[in-house]
Amino acid sequence: MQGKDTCDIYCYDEEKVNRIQQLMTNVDLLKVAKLFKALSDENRAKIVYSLCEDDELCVCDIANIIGSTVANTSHHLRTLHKQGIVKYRREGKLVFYSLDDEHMRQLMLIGLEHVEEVKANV
Amino acid sequence: MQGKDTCDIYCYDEEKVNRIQQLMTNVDLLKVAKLFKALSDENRAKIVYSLCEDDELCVCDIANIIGSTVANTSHHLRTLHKQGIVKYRREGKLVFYSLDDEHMRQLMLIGLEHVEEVKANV
DNA sequence: CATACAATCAAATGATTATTTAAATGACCA
DNA sequence: TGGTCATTTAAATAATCATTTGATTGTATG
Repeated sequence: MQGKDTCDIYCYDEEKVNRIQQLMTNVDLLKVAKLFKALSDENRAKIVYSLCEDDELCVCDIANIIGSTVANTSHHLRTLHKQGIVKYRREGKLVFYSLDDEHMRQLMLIGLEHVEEVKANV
Repeated sequence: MQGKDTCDIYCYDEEKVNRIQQLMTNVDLLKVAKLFKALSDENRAKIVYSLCEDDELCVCDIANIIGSTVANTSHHLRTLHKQGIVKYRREGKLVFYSLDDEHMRQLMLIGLEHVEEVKANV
């Protein structure tokens, strides 16, 4: 029934493995990984945090906030947009970015809570 | 008061920029970025999801679930542990991993919700 | 129409990161 | 104590990603 003792490759609990693999077919963990990857850069985390504090910001304001070039900022915003994290609207020459939905504010909040707690435990 | 029109470098709203930069000094966005980076790999996302579905799993079970080598799995688990995402306990020859706290379940849940919604909008 | 400027794009470089392989721990058991 | 097995570590390679630079697009305005 189970492979807890010696088997050809390694020990493993076949039942558990199968059950979880089955559950995993229902969720898109590659997409989730990509979502987190978009948030995994300090500059992009700063952008998302900024958009938690201010509803709308134009590209050059964001560039100034994160202390980077406009080209680099635009690049990062594209990455965030591809994952549905930010949206934008054009107003004349300016392009204003904002958070796409409430999920991002929640993720950032929980993330910040977590690192505060971890820091406290050290 | 504001730099909305031509300035030496670029247009920007100095007041906004300063306000948000000030707010950013209170939070550790580098740590948050590192946290998300740990979740930004498909294999590690699979590990965290697996640990949402099963309280405890040993290394070789996890290796089988994600379909990778034990060495590689161990490497990923180390990455997750460094960010306070998973914890472990030793029982004889086996090492059992579990989620460190409830935050991770929340992050994974919100992440999954988000990618489902984004997918629906395409 | 030409100029100015915000933003984007494309190519190149430098830096990080995932994965593999092989060797090393650390714990049990005969 | 010697051997086996689960896990970890180290070093090397392969792959991915961030940033810079220079050129381009799109929009307003003189």
